[in-house]
Order: sequence, then structure tokens, then C-alpha cells
Amino acid sequence: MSKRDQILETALGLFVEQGIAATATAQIAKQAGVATGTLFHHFPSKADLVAALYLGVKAQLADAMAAEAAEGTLADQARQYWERGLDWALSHPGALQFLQLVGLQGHEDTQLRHQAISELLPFVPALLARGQAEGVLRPVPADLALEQCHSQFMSAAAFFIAQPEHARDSQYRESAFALFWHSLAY
Amino acid sequence: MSKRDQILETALGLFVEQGIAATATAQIAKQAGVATGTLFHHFPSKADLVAALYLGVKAQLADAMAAEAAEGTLADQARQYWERGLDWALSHPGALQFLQLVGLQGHEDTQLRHQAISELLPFVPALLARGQAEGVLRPVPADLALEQCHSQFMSAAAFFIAQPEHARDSQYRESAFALFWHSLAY
Amino acid sequence: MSKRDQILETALGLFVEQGIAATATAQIAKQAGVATGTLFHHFPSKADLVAALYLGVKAQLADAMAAEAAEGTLADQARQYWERGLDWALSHPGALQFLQLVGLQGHEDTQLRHQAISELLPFVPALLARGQAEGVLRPVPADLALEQCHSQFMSAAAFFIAQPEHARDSQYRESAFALFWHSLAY
Amino acid sequence: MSKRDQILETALGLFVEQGIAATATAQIAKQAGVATGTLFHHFPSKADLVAALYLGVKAQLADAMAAEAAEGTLADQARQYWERGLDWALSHPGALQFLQLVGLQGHEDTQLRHQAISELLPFVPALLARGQAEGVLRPVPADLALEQCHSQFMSAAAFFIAQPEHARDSQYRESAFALFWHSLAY
DNA sequence: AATGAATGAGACTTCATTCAT
DNA sequence: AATGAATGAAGTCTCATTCAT
Repeated sequence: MSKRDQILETALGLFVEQGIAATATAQIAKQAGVATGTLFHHFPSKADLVAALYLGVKAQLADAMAAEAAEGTLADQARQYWERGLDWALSHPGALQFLQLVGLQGHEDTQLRHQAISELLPFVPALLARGQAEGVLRPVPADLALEQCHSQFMSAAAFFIAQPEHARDSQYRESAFALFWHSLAY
Repeated sequence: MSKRDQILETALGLFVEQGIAATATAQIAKQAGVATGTLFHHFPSKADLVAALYLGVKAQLADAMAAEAAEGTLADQARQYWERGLDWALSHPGALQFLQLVGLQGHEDTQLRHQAISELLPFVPALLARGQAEGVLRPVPADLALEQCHSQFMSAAAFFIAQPEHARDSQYRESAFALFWHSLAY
Repeated sequence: MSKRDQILETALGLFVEQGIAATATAQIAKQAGVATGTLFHHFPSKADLVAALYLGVKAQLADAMAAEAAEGTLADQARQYWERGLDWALSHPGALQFLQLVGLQGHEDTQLRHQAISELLPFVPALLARGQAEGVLRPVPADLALEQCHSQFMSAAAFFIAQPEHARDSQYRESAFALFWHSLAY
Repeated sequence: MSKRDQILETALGLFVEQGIAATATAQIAKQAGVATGTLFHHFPSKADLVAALYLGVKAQLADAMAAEAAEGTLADQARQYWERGLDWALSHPGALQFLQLVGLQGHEDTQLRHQAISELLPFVPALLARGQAEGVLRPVPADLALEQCHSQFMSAAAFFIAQPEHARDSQYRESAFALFWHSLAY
């Protein structure tokens, strides 16, 4: 693994454990086994490191969800994407928690978030539009619906990460999707 | 307004603008028009200041929601609490954002949160239990349902605070509640 | 002496000894017997410390020269100001060297310098103008003449500071003034 | 142009713009279009780079002044050297400013300077000695006279570089030489 | 000759907190 | 209760220099 990647991985872990502000660049470098200067050679500032991490993680999540096209009815497809996302979150708990950390500290704007979703996960707004057109989904304003997808997913993922003993309990998994699905569907 | 309250109010604003870690006690004191020492006279440490603010804000929100008992059907009651909470959030946007800030930085545990909700807003779990018993609400695990109430409310409040132009648009307001209600109810 | 003044005095000495860039703020603080933070309490940045020192020194020099009005012929008056300035420089060698240090590093513009001179030492341009009007001084462009006064004085002062054994030698002192005076006078 | 020369040229420009201490070797290398290592391949240390630049510039100035022997009276000869030096300075403004920069930062001693002048520009002390012997120049101590030549020239050059609009104005050019010449001559 | 990632000491600055007044 | 100068540990970032390629 390149030093750059060592730094990214170490930083992710420490940020989630201690918070971003509370994690010193020197600590990251030390634990990653590189010199302080090396960190700043690859990332001009701590903010750049955070940004690089953020973009990387988001892209990974998107990849995991969009690996292959979903099939079946609208509900089926939604379910497939949902479960893939949740599975990825459960196998990369730090990455997801980091996404939430940045979400707040970074003044991540609602509109910016929607833009990011539309770019990385274009099937989400597409599914929403199709569902409303077909009368399967309630006619909720598009931006509100998109926000709902995001917040429901994040909330469910956080819940299962915090309580891993329920992550494989089918009742919880079913319920989590049901909460999401019925909020939008008739 | 007492110096103590000036400090609290100023701190809330700066915390929301800049983040908690990024706001220096000296800056709070200066903008509040008091000496550095005065801040530490009232709050032994920065953490104490944050805690005092947090407890105060949470209590205010609880007061606003529980001001008077809700009436009517279960759906009616839920709607009344929901709207009261949303109205309070919209008239105290900083306070709500601060709640979210602390939520993250403070490693606020899921279980702690549920405990806090149950103490301050005991009617929430009560309504959930009654709804499920009466067959109005889907039989979702209680902790998941409670988490859902919290996250849906926070998400809706954040949405309207970020886009105040929709806060008085009845379609948006209706939709926001619908998303919440149908996620739980049959 | 106040801590602020201790810092200023120590900084002056170290800057002249080692250069401005080569002197660490921590070293200044330590040698001044104060904490690092104290330096930054009084001077928000190293640049501010340098600026404060610069202004203070310039004002002192001006005070020393303009302590009392000069008397006699134009040549007499010039001589009096010249000697007063030189005496001050010789008793405050560090201060003068610091002035030169800043002059270069600080991109001190010719025009800014003339402005500063005109404000702090208004008698200099006044004497130049009177001398040219009376036909005692050669008709040299005013800005060039002012620059000449400045550079001749600085050069002479630096010479005597570097070779203090000549500072009380009347031949050297006479010659230094002669070089200055005859460059401008008929 | 060889990489070595690219480095020298770029370094000169940056040193003058930003100061020597404030210019990073990495910046020089980048702007010169070479790798960091390449700079240190040609110049073992930053100090060596500065020294190489300094010696080169000084030699160029000496060459320009001593290109051909001056002719005519002592005043004529002085004038020829003076104008040649000024012309060179005006066509190499950065080089001259760099000379001044080093002068200060490097604790360039008065005596060292005199030695350097005597080696590179041997005609200067020679002319001074001849002039005093012939009674054309005032009997000023030799070291003071040499210092005067240096400082007057530097000051005039800096003045014209800062205000290039006067550099071709014959009144200014005449005056500048007059200030120099009459300071030394009867 | 040329490259550029890597190094780590050290620079400037911040900031929660204390304490004499 | 109120003040604000003082503290010093700790943080982010810089930079001359090295070295394997």
C-alpha cells in the first residue's frame, strides 16, 4: 500500500474514533508510520486530507450500490440498492461514520448534497421520478424525497453500526427498509 | 439580559456558524461584551458551557412540544406534536442546528439519546406503544421506531431551516409529515 | 519595565544580531523572560511586532533630532540636526541597524519613505526648500535631495557604528558631514 | 539556457520579489521548471546558490564598469564609470536589488566590502587617491571616501530603479552625478 | 544530469485556563 | 461578579536537504 493510502486509512480510523478536530496531523502521520512532512507532501492541508477522504469514501459507496443494475419491480430495485448500501456500510462502518462527521462540520449544504447524490447515484432521483409517474410513490416534492432517501439511509446505517447485533436480525432489517419504503410509497 | 445569558446566546450563534471546536472561548467572550475571565467565572470550562447550552436547548424544545396535551386521534396527536416541534425549530434555527452539532461531536450514543427522549418527551414512546397496540402503527421494534422519530424530525427541521422559503408552503409541510407518518403507520 | 517593553527591547537586539527572519518568536519570548503566548498577546503576529518596533524606533529618532529647534545659518542648522541624529544613532546602534534591516526586507517604497520623513522630520524638506530658494543649495529635484539626506545619514551612521573608534575622531566626523553638505551645497 | 542558468535567473527574480529567506528552494525549482533535486545537484545548499548568484552579479557589474578604460580629466573618468554603472543597473534592476539584499542579510562587513571593491573595481580607490593627491578631491579619510562611492551609487541606482520614469530625464541624471561628485570634489 | 517522494526539526500561532486585582 | 494579562502545551504547516531510481 502506498504511503498516501496508509495516511488515508489511518486518518479515517482516527477521525471516527476521536473526531476530526481532535485528531492531530502529527498523530495521523505517526500512526501511519510516515513523517509529518510526508502527510503534507500528499495533502497540502488537513482540510485537503479530509476532502480527499470524503470524496474517496463517497465514490466507494456509490460504486458498491451501483455495482450492477437492479432488477424487478420498483420496490424490488429499491430494496436491492438499499441492501447493497447497508451491506457496504456494515462492512465499512468507519467510512460511513466519517461521512456523517463531515456532513455536519463541513456545512454540507442541502443543495450540494443533492447535487452529489444526483451525480454519484443518478439512479436514485431516476427511481423516484419513475415511481411518482407510475403512481407507486406519493407525490412528494422531489428535493424533499431525495433528502428523505439520504437521511433514512444514513439513520438506518448508523443504527445498525451502533448495534451490530441487530444487523443480521431479519426483523430489524425488514423493518428498517419498511420504514423507508412506506414513507415514500402508497 | 444577564452576562451569563449574553454568553450563552453568543456562544450558540458562534458554535453554529463556525463549529464548536473552531470557536475560541476568547471570541465568545469578546463578542458577548464580557472579559475572558467572566466566561470562566460562569462556566468552569468550555465543555461546561457546551453542556449548559445543550441541556437548555433540549429543555426548551421539550417545553415547546409538550406545552399542552395533544388531542384527537393518534394521527391528530402526532401531527400536533410534529408541528409544534417544527415551529419551534423554525423560530430557533440555531438551537436546532446546535443540537445536531453536539450529537455528532459528542459521540452521543443511540441508547443515551433514547434515554434522553424518554425522559424529556415521554409522550413519544407512549404514543408509539399505543399505536402499535391499537394496530394503527406497523409492528416495528421499539428502538428502531424511536430512532425513526428522532431522525425524521431532525431531518425535516434541517431541511426547512436550510430552505426557509418552503417552510410556509403547505405542500412541503404536508409532505414532510406524510413521510414521517406513513413510515410508521399502516 | 512592562512585559511588552521587555519583548520589544529583546526583539530589537535579536533581530539586529541574527536578522529578522532568522529570529524565532520563541527565542524572543524566552530571552525576554515571558511565555510565548505573552508575545502574541501583545503583538498578534511577528509582523506586527516588527511594525511596532519600526514605528517606535523611527519616532525616537525623530524626537532626538527635533528635540529643540536648530539655530544659526542654514549650514549651522543642518549641522546641528546631523550631529544630533548621529549622536542618537551612536548611542542606539541597534535601533539604527534595525531601521536598515526593515528598510530592505519590507519593500519600503521610496515614496513611502519620503512621506514618513516629511511627517516625522518636517524640518528636513523645509530646510531643503529654503536652501534652494536662497541659492545656498544646488537646484536638485526635491525627491532626489530628500533621498540623498536619508541615504547619506544612514550610510554615515552605519559607518560609525561599524567602526566606533572613528566616531569621536573629529577628522572623521567633520569629513562625514562635509561629504553630506557639499553634495547639496554650492 | 542550461538548467543551472534557469535556476539562477529564477532565483534572482524570486529573491528580489519575496526576499531571500522567504523564498523556498522548492519554489525556485518549480518555477524554473526543474526538480528539487536538480537544484541541489547544481548548488549543494541554498547558501551556495545565493553565493553563486552574488559573485556572478558582482562580476557582471564590474565588467560593465571596467569594460574599457575611462578617458579625459578625473571628473570625466568618474563620470564615465558612474554612467556605465548606472546604465548597467537600470538594465539589470533585479541584479542590483539583489546586491543590496545580500548586503544586509549577510552581515556584509564594511571592511569586507572595501576589500571586494578594491579587488573588482581597483580603479575606484586609484582614482580617489589620485584625485586627493592632485588636490581635486577633498582630503577625506580613504575608507570613508570609498564607503561614500559605494553608498552614493547604490542609493542613486535604487532611486532610478524605483522611479524609472526619471532614469532618462537628463536633469535627474545630471543631479544624481552632481550629488556624488560634489560630495567628494572641491 | 535529473527526478520527486520522503524526512523531521522547527517555525508561527492558537487557545483553554488561571489569577492577581 | 468582573477583568484581562499571562501562561505554555499543543497544533498546523514549512522547508532545506537526502536518496533511491
